[in-house]
Amino acid sequence: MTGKKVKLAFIINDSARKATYNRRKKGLLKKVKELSTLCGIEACAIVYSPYEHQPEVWPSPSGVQRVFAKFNNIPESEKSKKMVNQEAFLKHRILKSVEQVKNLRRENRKLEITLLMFHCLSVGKILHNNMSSIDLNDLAWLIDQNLKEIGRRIETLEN
Amino acid sequence: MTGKKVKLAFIINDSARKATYNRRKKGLLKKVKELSTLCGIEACAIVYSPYEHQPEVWPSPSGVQRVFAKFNNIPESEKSKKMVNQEAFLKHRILKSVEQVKNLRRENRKLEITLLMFHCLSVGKILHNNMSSIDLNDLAWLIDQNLKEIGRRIETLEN
DNA sequence: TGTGCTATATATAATGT
DNA sequence: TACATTATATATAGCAC
Repeated sequence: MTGKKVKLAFIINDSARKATYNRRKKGLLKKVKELSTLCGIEACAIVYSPYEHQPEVWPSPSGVQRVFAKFNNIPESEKSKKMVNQEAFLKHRILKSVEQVKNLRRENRKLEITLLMFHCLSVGKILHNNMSSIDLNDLAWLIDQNLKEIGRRIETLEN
Repeated sequence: MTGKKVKLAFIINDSARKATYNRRKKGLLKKVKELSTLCGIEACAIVYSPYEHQPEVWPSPSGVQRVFAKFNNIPESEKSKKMVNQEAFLKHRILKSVEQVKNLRRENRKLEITLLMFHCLSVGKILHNNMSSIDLNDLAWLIDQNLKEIGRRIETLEN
């Protein structure tokens, strides 16, 4: 009755997982068949599961063999090239992530420091003491600048 | 505007066929991925087309090799096993990095918000207390304390 | 050629039998 | 457990740009 939006993660409940497996496997194989028919191309799908001894495939096992043979017959050079490319791609992603982590760490550090200073200033109740030598207007201006900068940062983070 | 019911037969019109191919190929690969994720099983799809030199596959070429090897009952060669392992390793690293980035972002957001609150508190205090004067010596002492604490924190963060 | 849009068609999650 | 139902979610056909 629901068709509820489902989280894209491993379904822990055994019976629910199996039900989903059966439904989706059926749908998937149908889709492969349709794509192949509509566009006149070769395609295959292999699905393994603990529920069946043999893998589910589309089209027939021999058809799968044929399609896979084609895939597997890609000259070694091209295949390895593609793999190298994929590996390079993955490594690049890692590098990017690591860079991101570094930047966020730096950012965190700065924020912590500023926060710490503010915290100590507040806790120390420094504001209750004599301030004859500081211009209140200067202080207000400084704080105003900070507020603006923080506003910008939060906007950036939220996008 | 239509989503018209389509006849399950080869699409004669070239451009329409190609458009359908692109749409459905994308959908199909997504479905394979979802089935694999949701049910924790191995699955793969290979799609050939005259539009692309390389077949479209899910998961990666080495993943396809692995699933097909199972289907074909061919023991994996040491080489391909190694490749799969390396790929899994790289993907795991990416996953970890992405997780790290997420956590740091969350951390950043919290810090920013807390910082903002402190700023506001400070402004409030300044505006509500009569602070025409402050003792500079006290201020200097407090800041000195803060700097020491900050130094300790930085050391912690950098380790 | 590809992208975005929107009405429809299709897939499917939860439930009942 | 597998199958039917049905409310929702998702996929996608045709069109506009």
